[in-house]
Formats: sequence, structure tokens, C-alpha cells
Amino acid sequence: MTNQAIDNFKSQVFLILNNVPRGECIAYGELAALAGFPNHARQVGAMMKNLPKDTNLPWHRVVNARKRISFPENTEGYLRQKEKLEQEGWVIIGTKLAMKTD
DNA sequence: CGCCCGGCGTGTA
DNA sequence: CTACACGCCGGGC
Repeated sequence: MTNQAIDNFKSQVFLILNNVPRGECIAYGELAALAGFPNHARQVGAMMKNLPKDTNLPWHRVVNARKRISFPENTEGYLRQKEKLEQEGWVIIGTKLAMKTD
């Protein structure tokens, strides 16, 4: 990965993520792939991890491929993400997102 | 260079 | 549902 690529990757991810409509969600891998870098799901996760808490990005709409919140239940991140998702109409059971399966 | 670990992914049991 | 396997890629040491 060249520095150039990293920048593209990041901006792409941000762009795409910012365009994920309310009520929808996307997987880390999807995001990476759409950004032009398949198999970089973990890298996306790393990014989410660095986002400031006051970010305006819909990071909560990012879930793993099994459509589950990628945080152990009852952890900070888990709770915050769950809240946001529920506010957007999702039904969450444990770490799993139900309904609106599209 | 190797080894381990992560907001991951897919398959199988 | 859990539990592994194996693949992937950066980062830290």
C-alpha cells in the first residue's frame, strides 16, 4: 500500500460511508471493496476505531458481514452503536440486527 | 525477518 | 448458538 493508496482508500471509505442512507447498513468488507480495496476490512475497522466520538459520519451503520455489531455485548462501543441503530428503526437482538434485511 | 493481535470474512461441524 | 479453521492486511515489538 502506497501512501497515495492509503489516502484514496480513506477518502473513498469516508465518501461511501457518508452516503449510506439512514435505515441501511454496510459491512466492513463491503466498504473496503467499494473503496477499491477488497480484503481490507480490518483496515476499515481500524479507521472506525480512530474516529472522534463527535464525528458526523454514520459509523454505526458499519457492521460485520454477518450483520452483527462487532463489539462484545455491553461494551461502550456496542451500546453506542446499538442506540444509534435503534434510532434508525433497527431491531437489535444481542449483537444481531433483525428486520429491514432489505 | 518472524510472531501476535485486531470493531473482518467465509466455510464447516 | 458456539468453536474452530484459514485467509486477509497493517501495526507493534
